Amino acid sequence: MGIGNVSERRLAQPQIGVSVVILALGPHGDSEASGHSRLWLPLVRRVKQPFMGAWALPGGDLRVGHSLEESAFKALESTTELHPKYLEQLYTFGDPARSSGGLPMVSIVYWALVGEAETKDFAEVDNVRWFPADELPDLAFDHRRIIEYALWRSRSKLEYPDIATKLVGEEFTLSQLHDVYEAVTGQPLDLANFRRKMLASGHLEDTGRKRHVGRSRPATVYRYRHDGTANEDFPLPAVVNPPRSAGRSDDALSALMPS
Amino acid sequence: MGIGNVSERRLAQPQIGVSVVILALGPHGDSEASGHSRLWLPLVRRVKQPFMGAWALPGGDLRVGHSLEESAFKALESTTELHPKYLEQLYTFGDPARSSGGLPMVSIVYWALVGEAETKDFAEVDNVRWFPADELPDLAFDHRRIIEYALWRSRSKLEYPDIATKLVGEEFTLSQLHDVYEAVTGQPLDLANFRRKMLASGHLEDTGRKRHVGRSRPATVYRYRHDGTANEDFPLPAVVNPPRSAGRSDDALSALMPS
DNA sequence: CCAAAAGTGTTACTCTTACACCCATGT
DNA sequence: ACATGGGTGTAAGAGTAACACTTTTGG
Repeated sequence: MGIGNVSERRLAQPQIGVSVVILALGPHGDSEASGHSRLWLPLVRRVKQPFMGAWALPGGDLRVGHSLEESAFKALESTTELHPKYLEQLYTFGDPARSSGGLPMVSIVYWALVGEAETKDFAEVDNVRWFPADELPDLAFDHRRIIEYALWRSRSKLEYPDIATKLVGEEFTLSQLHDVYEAVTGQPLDLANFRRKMLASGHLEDTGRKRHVGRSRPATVYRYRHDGTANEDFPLPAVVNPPRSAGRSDDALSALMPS
Repeated sequence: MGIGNVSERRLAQPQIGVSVVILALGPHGDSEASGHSRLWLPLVRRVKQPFMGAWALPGGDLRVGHSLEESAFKALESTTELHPKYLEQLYTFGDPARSSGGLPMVSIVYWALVGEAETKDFAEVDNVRWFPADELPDLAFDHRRIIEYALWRSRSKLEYPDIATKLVGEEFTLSQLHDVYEAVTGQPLDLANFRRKMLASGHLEDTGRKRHVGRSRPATVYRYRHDGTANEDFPLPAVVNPPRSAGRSDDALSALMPS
């Protein structure tokens, strides 16, 4: 098989890219602190046809010589400057109809979580704006459906308790964790039973410290125990808590590479 | 952006292909009817470098103008002549290290189930041979890991009861269904409790007929009720019972196309 | 009558749910 | 002292697991 053949086959193939649905916890109302939270996600405004001017998921090209996760991480970083604590493959979309008008496109979509601290209060910068997950604008391509799938996946994965941890931060009170669960599922959840179930799971560790909020009794601060009894999930590549050393983005990326 | 640019970007991208892990129920022992079953899967012998001569998952190129599911279905059909009743996307693998020695390769892997009737008693034809899922030979690339993931996925999806149905056929007795569960999980399962749980689920419908096997009491024959209360799975494209009209393969494919 | 598989009953136990209640703290 | 969230108690009910038991068939 000559080089010419290989080139021809490659030319016959669709373009490949990566996109990322990133979720973060944010305030509920535009009005003010209503106590409860909901999920927000950042979208970028397209600067090319098709769908120029419309909102779309952050994404980019596949980087040759890098894993898919690295490509997704890099794409996300270069468009939004976010460094997710959790990044997992969601699905690959490749229907010819999805790129209405454009070139055929296969998108490998990742799903990410960032803590509230990362989000810099949801202000719009450049062409990136945060939207509440239940009040999305019109979106380019099939991105609305992709987001709905990501939200569904986040709900079904919530039973693995470390997922909630990624949204709430390293240390948290049981009320905060409870708040995350309600934000993700959209359902009210009995706090008393939630507390018992979480503590019984053995995954929470008391830090010894307490946290005050208002004029009320201080709450115990917990930490998630990453150790021990491996979870029941299959070990596929996923970015979990990349140790970011002092902000340089290449460091964050290199931390993702095996070996 | 001129055409030249587009070509260049495409050339920088890895090759894309589809692969399929197909599972079927088969006999347990080489010796003979030991009553119980286990999972089998077909592999094809590679006729190209790298890994020439090694066993690998069936697969093929992406077909332009066709959906990913269609490409997977076609690839499977042309290599093994199987027509899965269930075909669902599993995962996309794209690590540069996986194509050791070859060109960089992104594989969109699908996961399929076929009934025992489809398999023509597991005889080796051409370069296709069936292997028990727990006695695999050495495999090309990272295909062993991919199969392990598919097996894990089949176990975790078994709670959706229609999965078992795809392996056992349209109509079945509760013992047969029980046998599938034990084959997939590898665990023994109390038949009495299994029976009650299945019947209580409301998904099984009595056909009114009975089936005799040996010198024993005849068993009620059930059918899976596909109707009604939508399952809790997210509706992504998946091939479910493509109505094959009299064997011509193009018909099977066209049945997969939307609208 | 007997073996073998189909199918039912029963009991103990765990897990879930709903909700009443007490506790510690800042104002 | 009292409002506010933090945290515990408890009892009813659903679901699970283990295993003894009865039923229907062919030989």
